[in-house]
Amino acid sequence: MPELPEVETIRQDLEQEIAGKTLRDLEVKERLHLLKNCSERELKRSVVGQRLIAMKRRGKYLLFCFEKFVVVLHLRMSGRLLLEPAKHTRLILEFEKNKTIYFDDARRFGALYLSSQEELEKLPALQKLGIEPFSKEYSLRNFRSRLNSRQEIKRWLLDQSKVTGVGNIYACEALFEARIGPEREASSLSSQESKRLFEAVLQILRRAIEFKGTSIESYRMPSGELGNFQKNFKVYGRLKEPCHRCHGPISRITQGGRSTYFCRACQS
DNA sequence: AGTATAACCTGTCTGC
DNA sequence: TGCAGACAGGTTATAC
Repeated sequence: MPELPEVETIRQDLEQEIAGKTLRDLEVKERLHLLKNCSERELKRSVVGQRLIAMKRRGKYLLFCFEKFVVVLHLRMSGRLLLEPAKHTRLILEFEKNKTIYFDDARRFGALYLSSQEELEKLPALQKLGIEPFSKEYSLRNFRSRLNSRQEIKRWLLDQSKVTGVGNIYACEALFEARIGPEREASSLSSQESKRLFEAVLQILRRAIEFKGTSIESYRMPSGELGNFQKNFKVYGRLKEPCHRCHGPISRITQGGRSTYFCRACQS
């Protein structure tokens, strides 16, 4: 469910809540699916009693940076971090001063990795990630160099090893903004088109963060507040509704098993 | 090596 | 009301 703007919003929210606080205890309720590279014992031994230095983010991964160790969490499709327990609580982080964070994840796709501070860069999950939007790596030059691919451009945008953080919603919205058809081969983009897409991705992500992400169904901030970017959708979920540019109907196709929404008239 | 497909799970909605 | 089928903000083993 969450893409970069949602994860970034959660990061900001959690930073306010727990940065600087010491972890008193933790409880894992879904070891089998959730813990990818450590046992519950290892996890507890590493971070219980430690102070949370900072909340960071890499792509769609949340990084709980403790003094010596980092807890790397991916929310996948249905993961949420809440200040109250919910129906599918899989992990409980109990900080001092009664600040408790509940990881709720109906579909159990969520993934947690434990890493030492020094070895964080070597974590395979993070190593595979491509250019980070808003970082200095995100340059037109780097963006273009990775477009050398025969993938359809929509699938290319979803490929986290190219650019990281874009998911199904923002891929559709960015392609509309850049007026590029989703089925175009990535390597076929002209220099004008690649520049438009490069800028559209940043613009869409930036605006979505300003609106605190998109709440269609289950996503919410830890505080329980909803995101508001869904009010700005130009194409996503708008099958047969009128295009904001040309008033023609929005189309839907399937690419790699995911729905793509776009305007046939405006995007080519 | 790069790319497409199936699989991982549960919940919700639509149509018969 | 019940039930089958489609679909959902994502990634990853597996198979070409």
